[in-house]
This record gives sequence, C-alpha cells and structure tokens, in this order.
Amino acid sequence: MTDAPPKPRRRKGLTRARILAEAVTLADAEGIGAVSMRKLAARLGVEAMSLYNHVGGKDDLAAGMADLVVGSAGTPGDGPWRDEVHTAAHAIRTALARHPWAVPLLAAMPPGPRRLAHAEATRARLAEAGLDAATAASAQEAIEALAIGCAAMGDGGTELDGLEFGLGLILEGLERLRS
Amino acid sequence: MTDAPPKPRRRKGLTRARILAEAVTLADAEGIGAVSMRKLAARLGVEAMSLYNHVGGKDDLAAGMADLVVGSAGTPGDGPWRDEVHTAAHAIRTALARHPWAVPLLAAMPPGPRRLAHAEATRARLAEAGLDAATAASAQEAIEALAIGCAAMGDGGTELDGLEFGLGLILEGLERLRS
DNA sequence: TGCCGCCTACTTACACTGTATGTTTGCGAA
DNA sequence: TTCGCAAACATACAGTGTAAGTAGGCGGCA
Repeated sequence: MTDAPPKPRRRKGLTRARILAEAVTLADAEGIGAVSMRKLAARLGVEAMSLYNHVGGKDDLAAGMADLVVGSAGTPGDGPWRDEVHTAAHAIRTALARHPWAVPLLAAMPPGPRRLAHAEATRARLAEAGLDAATAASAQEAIEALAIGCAAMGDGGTELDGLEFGLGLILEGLERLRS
Repeated sequence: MTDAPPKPRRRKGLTRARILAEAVTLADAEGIGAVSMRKLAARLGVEAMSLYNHVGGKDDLAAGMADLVVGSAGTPGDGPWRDEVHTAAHAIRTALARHPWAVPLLAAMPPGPRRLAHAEATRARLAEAGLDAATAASAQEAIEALAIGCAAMGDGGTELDGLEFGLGLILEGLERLRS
C-alpha cells in the first residue's frame, strides 16, 4: 500500500453562492438530512474543510439555504396593493412548497437579509395603502406567519386552500381598516 | 486495569411517557441540540440503547416531544365558539413560546395524535357555529397555521401582536360568513 | 414452589457527523 | 521577482444514531 499522492491544491473557484446553490440542489434531491459538509464538499470537488473558507459552519450554511429559498420568491412590486400583497404571500408559499426542508430552518433561525427585505417591501405596500405603521407591521407579520404556517402544515388538503382562505379574510379586513 | 464489573440490569420502570417528559425538560434547559440519545439516557439513569425499547428512534422521539408540547395547550371547550377558538389559538402560541425548539419539529414532521385532536375539536366548534364543513376545515387550517407561523417568527415585536391582529381579522370574517 | 420465556436493559461496534488545528500552495499586489 | 494572504488540503477528535447480540429480572403457569 503506497501512500496516496497528495491532492493538487488548485483553486476551484469555490464561492459562498456556489456552495449554497449546490446545497439547495442536494437538499432537494436527497433531503436536508443528506446535506453534510463532506457530501456537499464532494459534490463541489473539494474537501469538507474548504467550505469553511466561505461559510461560517453548518448553521450558517443552513441559514443561507433558507434565505436563498425565501429570496427566490422575489419581493412585491408596485401594482395595486392588494394584488401585490396577495401575490407575494403566495410566492413565499410556493417557494416553500418547492423546498419543504426550508420550513423548519426558517423556524429555527433568525431571518436572513432577503427575508427581511421581503418583509420590509410588504410593509411599505401596506403603508402606502393607508395603514398606519403599527398596523402595517402587524399585518405583514400575520400574513408572513400565515404563509409560513401553511407551508409547515402542507395545506391544500382542504377544498379551499388554508392560505387562500385566511389571506382572503385578512385582506378584506385590511381593506375595511384603511380609510 | 481490571475489567469494569458489568452493570446490574435492574428494571428501571422506563416508559415512553417518562422518556418524552425528560426529553422536553432537557430541551428546555439546554436546547434541542443537546438532546442526544446518550445524554437523555444518562439523565434517566439508563444506557442509550435502552430507550429504543420504548421509542422508535430519534425521529419518533422528536415527534413525540412536539406532540406533547401541542397537547399541553389542551383542546377548545364548549363555551361560545368565538371565545373558544380565540383561546385555543393563543394556547398553542403560548405552549410554543414556552418550548420554542418544538416549532421546527412541528414543521418537519407529520402531526401527532394530540395535534390532530386539537384540530378536530376546533373544526367541530366552527361547524357548530354555522360554517359548512369545508369552510370550517379551511378556517381551522388558517388559524393553526397563523398560530404556528407566529411562533416561528417569534412575533410580539410589533405593537399589536401578529397573532392577535390576524386572528381578530379572521374571526371577524368568519362571523360575517356564518348565517 | 419451581421453572420457563419474554421483556427490558446492557454491551459492543460501526459508519458518519461537525469542526479545531495545522500545513501547503496558488495567485494577486508591490 | 518576491512576498503575503487566502484558499485549499490533511489529520484528528469527540460525539452522533443505531444495528446486532447478550444477560438477567419478573410475570405466569405447572
């Protein structure tokens, strides 16, 4: 048994973005439990410890993955407030349906930059619609909670989707509140 | 170095309930990450593998813990429907606030018996209030999602709590819907 | 009373985890 | 051309879940 020759240490162009993207792909394919530093590194043609040059650790990795998923939902545009908020909530729900493993991560970690941006944009729309700042904040919180909660429950089993139903009532209530 | 004498194999009265209760205590004290089979077993004066006589594995343990927490919220009683549903939603939110580690578990696993019972009881109240079955199911889904989602977000940062606000709008909408 | 068999608890072992620490080397800046 | 830093590798360790096998206490039956 001769010693294995040491690997060449060529730069691999490893990047936080590349790592997160590959981690999401891996989680989608084999479940979040299959995402280990070694397996992820192997997929990137790299040793496990190399990841630590771009990622703080397993927790940071998980947070980055979750935020990436939320970020894929985009932020509400500048159309009519009710349509925008409605669409934005569904976009989050859809993104989480595509990556169900992200839901527990969202619940386990503080919000990342993209998620905060989404929340901020939604609050802005609500404020423009005529709600005072406190009400807009509470409303945004309720809507995001509803979207995430529905994702956590895997709703859609009922005739009228839990999100669609709850969101409808909330938006109607908000309509009545502004004035 | 003499061989360590083998431990006596006295019955310890180990029970699924005792295991789950101790696991919850441990998670509360040191975080869910500290709940390992060995550490949990040690607290019960037992070896790790003994737990497997009462628990299917780590996943089953986690599911049992989460369901225990939800169960601690009780089920809606038979007072006025609106008060009961309101109280029940807050009870879940409070139970999850007391055991925040349970939120990601709820999102990661199918609902346990106590959670299902809670949902069923809530649906029954809503049906009695005059909502047809499909509407009651959607409403229950929305309300539970809102409570869990608020727990996942650690709401309460806003002036009017996200749950209180959203729940108010939803209940008001339901009031208008029945007739 | 004696004995048998099941259930519970223990032991050992294995593959795998995250990551602390230390070493090498490619590459851009001076 | 040389120097220094960042990015990659290598090694190592404590801890994980759990499969498989073993031993002993206790309930039920003779």
